[in-house]
Amino acid sequence: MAAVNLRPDDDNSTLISHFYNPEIYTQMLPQQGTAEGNKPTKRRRRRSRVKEVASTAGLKKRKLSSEQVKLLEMNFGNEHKLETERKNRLASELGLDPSQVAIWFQNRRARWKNQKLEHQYSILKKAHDSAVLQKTHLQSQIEKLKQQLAEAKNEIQKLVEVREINRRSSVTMDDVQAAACWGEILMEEYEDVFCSMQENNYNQPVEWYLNYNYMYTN
Amino acid sequence: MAAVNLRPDDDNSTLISHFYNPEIYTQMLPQQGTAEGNKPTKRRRRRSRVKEVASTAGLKKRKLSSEQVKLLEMNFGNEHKLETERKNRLASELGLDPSQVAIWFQNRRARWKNQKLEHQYSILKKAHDSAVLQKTHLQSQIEKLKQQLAEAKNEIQKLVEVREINRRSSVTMDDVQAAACWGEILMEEYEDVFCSMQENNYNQPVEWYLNYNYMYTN
DNA sequence: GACGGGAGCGTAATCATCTGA
DNA sequence: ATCAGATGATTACGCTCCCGT
Repeated sequence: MAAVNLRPDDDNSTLISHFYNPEIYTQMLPQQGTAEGNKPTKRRRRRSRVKEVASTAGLKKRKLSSEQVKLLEMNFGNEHKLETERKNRLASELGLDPSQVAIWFQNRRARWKNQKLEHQYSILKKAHDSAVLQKTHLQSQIEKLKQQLAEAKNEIQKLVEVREINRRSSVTMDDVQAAACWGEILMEEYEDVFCSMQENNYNQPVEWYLNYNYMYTN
Repeated sequence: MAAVNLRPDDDNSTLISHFYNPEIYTQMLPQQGTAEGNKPTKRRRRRSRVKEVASTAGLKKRKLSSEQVKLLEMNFGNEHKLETERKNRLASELGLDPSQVAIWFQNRRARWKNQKLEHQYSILKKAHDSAVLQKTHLQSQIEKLKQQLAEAKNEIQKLVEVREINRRSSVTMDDVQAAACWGEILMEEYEDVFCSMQENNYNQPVEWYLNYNYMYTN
């Protein structure tokens, strides 16, 4: 807001002539003092009647003082629209023609549009840059996750393979117990046989074998 | 850049009201009296007044004809800068003062800047929207990957736990083979004992046991 | 009530001036 | 002098209000 209005000249002394004098409008020839006899300027464009056009205009631009601009700017900050009431009040406060105030507001609005656009652009630009950066971050994050996932799947693959191998060629506790039982059963049976032997007094191993085989297959 | 040059007057009689952009300004909607300190229905239409306003002078603002503008526009399309040569040539061709041509070019450049900014803005806007969309896609992709990763880790956890359990309370092939060997060894030893029995003609199981224990612990 | 038109504001586009580099 | 940028002023047109016929 304030940054836009930097006026080097100010009203403090130089051109305050038009301050409370609307009549000044019809005169005021602000053209630069470069008279005709000024610099020869070498070739190019001899001085033509450039001033002629300007002079016909008669009323040219009178710059508003910084005081006036400040007040106008404050009012503009409040409300960009301008009702007749406010316009007239401002005009009398500033010593300006109401139409000038209206024009000022019109121009201010028009220029405010561009400023706004510029501002919006910078904001959007910042947001976009940020978004792009975030995108790269997300992208790398995705890469990382993908790698982790690949590793995990590899791990799973290995574990599953091992499990399959064990499941096929290995044995569970039951199997071992069965195997262990087998030993015990053997012993028990042997013991039974021995008991029988003791009771029946077998002397020939052949007979024991026969007996054992009978018991087992039964 | 013919599209840019739409002048409401002259040859172009079509409506130009489309150019109004309501987004920038809140268009003065038909509502009246909704403002805060708005006038209490103070109908501002006073008496019809004589139109003596602002007839500051006979200054007519010479507007350039569409012909002139067209030529200027063509030249501007070629080159935004204006060398003195070209300026003078154009001025004489158009029947204008060279300074007018220069001014026209200056204003045209300024206008072009804003148009360019507007264009850039729309482009940037599009790019940003796209980036935001991509971001959401990447984000959801990340979510998916994270979930997959979590599932994979969970799977690994389960597999590892099972493996640990099996490792602790289960047995490998070696164990089973050992157990199986145990049975065979038993058999072999028994057979040996029987052979011994046969050879030595043991009749008492006690003796056999003694013999067996001796063989085993040896 | 409907209709024509002026007053007055708004926007967009222009033209022009001034200032500073 | 030229240019860019800020700014004043004009022109042209759209709207709404409000009044007089």
